[in-house]
Amino acid sequence: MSEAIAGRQEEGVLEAEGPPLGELHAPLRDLVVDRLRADILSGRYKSGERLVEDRLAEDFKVSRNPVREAIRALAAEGLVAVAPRRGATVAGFSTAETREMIEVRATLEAMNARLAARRRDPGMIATLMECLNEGQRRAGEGDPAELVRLNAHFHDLLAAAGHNRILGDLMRQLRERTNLVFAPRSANGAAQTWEEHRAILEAVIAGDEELAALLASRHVLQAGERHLEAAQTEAAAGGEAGPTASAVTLEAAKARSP
Amino acid sequence: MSEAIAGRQEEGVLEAEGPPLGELHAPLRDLVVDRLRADILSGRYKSGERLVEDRLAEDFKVSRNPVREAIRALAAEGLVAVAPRRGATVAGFSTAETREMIEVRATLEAMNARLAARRRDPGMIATLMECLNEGQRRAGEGDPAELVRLNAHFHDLLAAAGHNRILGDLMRQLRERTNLVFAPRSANGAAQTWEEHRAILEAVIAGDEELAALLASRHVLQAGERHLEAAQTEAAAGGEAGPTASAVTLEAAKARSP
DNA sequence: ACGACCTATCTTGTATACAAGATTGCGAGG
DNA sequence: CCTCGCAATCTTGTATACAAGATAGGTCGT
Repeated sequence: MSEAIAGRQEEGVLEAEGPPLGELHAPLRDLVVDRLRADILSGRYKSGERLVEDRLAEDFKVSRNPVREAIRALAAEGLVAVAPRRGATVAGFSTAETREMIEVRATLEAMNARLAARRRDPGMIATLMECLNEGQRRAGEGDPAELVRLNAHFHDLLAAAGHNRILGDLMRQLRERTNLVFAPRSANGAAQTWEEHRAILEAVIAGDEELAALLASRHVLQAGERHLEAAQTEAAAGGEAGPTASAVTLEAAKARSP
Repeated sequence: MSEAIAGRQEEGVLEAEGPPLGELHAPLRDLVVDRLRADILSGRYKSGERLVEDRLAEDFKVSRNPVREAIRALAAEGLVAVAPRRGATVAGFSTAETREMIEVRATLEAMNARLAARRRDPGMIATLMECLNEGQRRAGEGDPAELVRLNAHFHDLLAAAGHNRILGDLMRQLRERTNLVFAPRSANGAAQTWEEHRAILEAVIAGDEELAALLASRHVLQAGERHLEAAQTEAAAGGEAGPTASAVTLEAAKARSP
């Protein structure tokens, strides 16, 4: 991510390269945010676990203030839930909320794929191809953390190819939240995931907006179905839960999203 | 919003009515958030204006801490921009960002209208009718603040009718951000706005998902066009700016969104 | 033994204090 | 007259302290 900045400049005034440079050394709060987010997404903290300010402050060797602000920032991202005067916990989502998130994500990913197919930015497409190859190669190995990272990277690149930063931000937020839900079973179907990525990218390259949108939408919905199915059978094995919404739940969405 | 809670209960154990009751008396931070957001959306603070923690703390007669957290919360909503060690300012959006926000909002509103039309929740529809009548009545009078409030209310109700809270939250955030951009010219075309609201609601009542989505999308895009046109002629009058993107910019989006 | 109340403890909410980065204006030197 | 540099000031970042709300465990009464 960081480019060489120091090199000699031929021009008289050295132009401000990249960010205003003061933004580089981050406040403690941001470091805590990044660390906490990573810990949550990696599953180091489980859903529902309490996040006590004092304990985190001690862990990170900082005062409570940066920790507090970090927690609030993550709450805004939807990764932690805070109850007034009762503290924060790692967010957990009901089946209904999970379904809602997936439907919205499907719609947004479809929109973005459409935009990307419309633009066909050659640079982004080249970068996406690289990521795709890397992903398909690693899909067999099965290092979960690395696969999650590559998946995130692919989706980030696709978002960049859509050239709508507002949309990209929303998609990233929703992706992190769904990843949090999926975390227990994250390595599920990596090969199929990357096959779908390939198909989406091909449609983008072909400039086929309709197809790109359709495939992107299905990509999200199918991942959601895989999760909900697994969660249901898992629940049935444990507590013999009633026939809750599952694969069927999302079918209606498929028909309309792109 | 606050219901009567004290009344005698016939049941042996008084059931927790509504929220856990401890959530009622809000922390100072939340009060500051609400106040600041209202002040920003009402135009009391203009775009780009600095938000100095000390000054706000003194204004509100609280310490800097709640103010800090409030500013960060509003930053997460996209209403203020913070630069590290340089403080916060009321957010301002470029033409490109505004266009992006409008396109995303159009997509989400379309999705929500589709969901609402699918559900046809009788209760919500009745409430929406009330709001619609009130809105059309007031559209002629032209009290800008009241119209903004009613518009927000209508969209909130429509979101509730869609029964997807994740979607509703995102729509509210985007609506507030666009309202911030539109603020200077907010009273623009109130009559047409409420005519569009009426058409959307009719499509929802008829259960016509396609039409509801189409109309909702257009509703957002047309409001965006009105704004961009006004902004452009305004800019041309002042600084004779080049022919920037405007009405044309959003046309491509119209063809595909629903 | 069971339940209600009361207290000890933990945790969050708010305030204040201090350190360090950013900005601005003035003065010295060219 | 302009520019460079320094310093005074303003503002944010972080830490610490204290107040008040929530929780849990024990004790007393029945």
